[in-house]
Amino acid sequence: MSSSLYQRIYAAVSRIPPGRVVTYGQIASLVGSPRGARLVGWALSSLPAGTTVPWQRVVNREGRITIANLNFPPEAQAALLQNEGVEVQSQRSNYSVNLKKYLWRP
DNA sequence: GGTTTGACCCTAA
DNA sequence: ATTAGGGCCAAAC
Repeated sequence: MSSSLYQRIYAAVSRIPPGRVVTYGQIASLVGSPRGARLVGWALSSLPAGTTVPWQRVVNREGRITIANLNFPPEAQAALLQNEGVEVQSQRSNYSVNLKKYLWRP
């Protein structure tokens, strides 16, 4: 049973239902690394284009979109979420989701 | 191989 | 409320 942490992260993210979001920290806890939130971001950043993993459903603890992929700007992630029925508030170049409403707890 | 760097989070001051 | 620092694991240098 030596699936890498990456694989477990991808599996955990894949479990998020459409129209819901989860924080990086939650994913880290789910895969058994409660303080490894940064690693989750790392794993998602190395996803191939066109992956089936719904990475757009992962936001930070404040519900904010913190993406650092130039090919995929925050507004693109926001659009994906809005497609699933998630309201995304945009104040200036800052996108955020209401966690009280959309946070998914396994 | 050691060091640095992240799509972050927690705790303490 | 805001700031500072440590921690997590893997990749890149």
